[in-house]
Amino acid sequence: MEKLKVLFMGTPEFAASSLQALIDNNIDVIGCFTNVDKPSGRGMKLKFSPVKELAIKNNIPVYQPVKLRNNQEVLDIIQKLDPNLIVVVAYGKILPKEILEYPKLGSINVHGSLLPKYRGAAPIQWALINGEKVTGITTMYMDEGMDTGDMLLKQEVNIEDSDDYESLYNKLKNVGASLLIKTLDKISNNTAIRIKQQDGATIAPMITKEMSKIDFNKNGVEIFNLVRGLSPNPGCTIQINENTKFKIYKVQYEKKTDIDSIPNGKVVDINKNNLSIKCNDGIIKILEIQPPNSRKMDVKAFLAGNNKIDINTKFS
RNA sequence: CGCGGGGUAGAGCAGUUGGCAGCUCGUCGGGCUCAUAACCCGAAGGUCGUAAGUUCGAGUCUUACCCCCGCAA
Repeated sequence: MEKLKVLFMGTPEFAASSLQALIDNNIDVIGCFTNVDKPSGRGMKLKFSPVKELAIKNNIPVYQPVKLRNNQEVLDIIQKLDPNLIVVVAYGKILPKEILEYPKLGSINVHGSLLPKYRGAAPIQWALINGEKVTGITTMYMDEGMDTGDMLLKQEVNIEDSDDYESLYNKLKNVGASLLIKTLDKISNNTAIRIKQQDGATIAPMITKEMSKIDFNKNGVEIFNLVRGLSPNPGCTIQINENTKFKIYKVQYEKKTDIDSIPNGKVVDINKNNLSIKCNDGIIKILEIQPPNSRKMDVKAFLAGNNKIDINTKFS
């Protein structure tokens, strides 16, 4: 049984959960790479990443190289730390071959999908957007491709209708952390098995802003899934005009065939506790909404003071 | 000093030229109904973000500060 000396690389909360698991399991984390501090939040103040916060709290040295490729300094750091395993979780950078191949036991990654499906940046969101019923976590050895390396362990996670990006993210980050520990056990026991990725790969590209606008010409189920996949971040939008956009965080849909004469995007029903909008094959009921310059609220609260939307409103 | 919006009853909002503090919902009490997320009558609930200034008079105008939100990442 080989004692692990882990160099951890990761940035957001998803990665911090895995790092926390390493710490809780007394695994020797000799250093942390995390993405450079970026201005964020109101006022564009520099903010530490969740991984950086956690590493500092646990006296783990933090490194934040701007670029990894052809960077001798980074190689020097890695040689000095001399890890026998690199663990990467949502780091935000592509690692060059010379880094991946440095540790004797290899470099492994925790990915938020059942590979080879949903390779890439936004597997959790796309699983929801596509209406999957099951997704999961895959741990794998990394190679130079994007999420193409040999797989180690997989664990399925069911997607409920009530799940949105936030809830599924939280489920997966916990599963990811525990599956990482199981994977490390196997690696240190030398019982890890490499599984080649089969055919059927799909890509989950980054979420862009254009995607967030709801198209009422689509079917209810598609809109429902898009809202779930993008909620609460970045959120979906509906708009009356350029200046009046509403963010939508939660909807229901209902198939209806007897209202085809109503144009898509038009309000079908509005009263003190319901707001329904026509979509291609039925209606979308808005449940959580955020008016311009206001906060997210329950649709009932919104409708109590609403003076922007009425029965004649049509969303573009 | 990155850009912008906002703070008024428990919630969501309106408040015109500076002139009695309002609306919808909720809450509480009563009524009506076979029945309700329905309807009718009534009541409670406010330091208008904080402080200073202008004014006979400030929710409203001026200044400073606090807090919240969007963009952006």
